[in-house]
Amino acid sequence: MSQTISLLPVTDVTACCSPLTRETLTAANADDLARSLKALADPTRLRLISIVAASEGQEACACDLTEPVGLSQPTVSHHLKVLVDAGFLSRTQRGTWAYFALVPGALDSVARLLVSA
Amino acid sequence: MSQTISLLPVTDVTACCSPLTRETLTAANADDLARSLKALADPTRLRLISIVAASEGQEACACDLTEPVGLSQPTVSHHLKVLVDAGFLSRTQRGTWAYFALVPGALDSVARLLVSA
DNA sequence: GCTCTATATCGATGGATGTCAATATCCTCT
DNA sequence: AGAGGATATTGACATCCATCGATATAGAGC
Repeated sequence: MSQTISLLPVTDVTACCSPLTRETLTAANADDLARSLKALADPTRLRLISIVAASEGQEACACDLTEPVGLSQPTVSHHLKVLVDAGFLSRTQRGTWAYFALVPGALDSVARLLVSA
Repeated sequence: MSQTISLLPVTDVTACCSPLTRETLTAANADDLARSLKALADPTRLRLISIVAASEGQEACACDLTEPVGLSQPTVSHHLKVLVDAGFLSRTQRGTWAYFALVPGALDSVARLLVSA
């Protein structure tokens, strides 16, 4: 299951195929990997991940993420959603606040696809 | 030198900073890394890298790259230029033909920035 | 229930990007 | 020099995307 759905947790993408440099990527695999990389390929989203990663328990409240990146609240909310949809962050609601945490291994698994060894 | 120029070989980007999850990225570092990832975040470019990597000596002629990806010659030429400018591929002219090769360590160094360990 | 605060969604907008056809450039060979 | 083939560049176009202000939703506490 879960092969041609367009919404693609990173863990599924990375389970699919050998590293980029080992054998030729199929069009479908290239599409999936590109989608994961696209989610990362934005300076604001990289900073958000970086801030979350540096926080206690690799988890941060959305309320603490808007100010450091210097963008509007809707924009930050949008970026967080992109990262959650891509499988890099998880979202937990606690009371009024939303907490975002690193999904363990998500970054590593996409990194593993890029590496040659 | 070479800190605020906008054209950014990957090797410079990756020399700059510790992994994404170790400490908070500055806006400038996030920008550089995002630019490298953007160059990778396209299915056609991933396939081109993959094909080059699977070729003899990790090098391929442009003439052999147009057909497999199924796009027009100008489009493929454009994608190759993006990858060369980003530092993932190198270009060598031999006679009428242009050969593209993997830049050793380029993919690895960007992967290393994503990984936590 | 009402208010206040936190977060998400909507709609619009400007800028970036992938693609192609047409054309230019460059190299080789006769 | 001229012709032919390989690659790059140009210009146009459609689509995607980051961003914002305005608004909706949802939870907490009175």
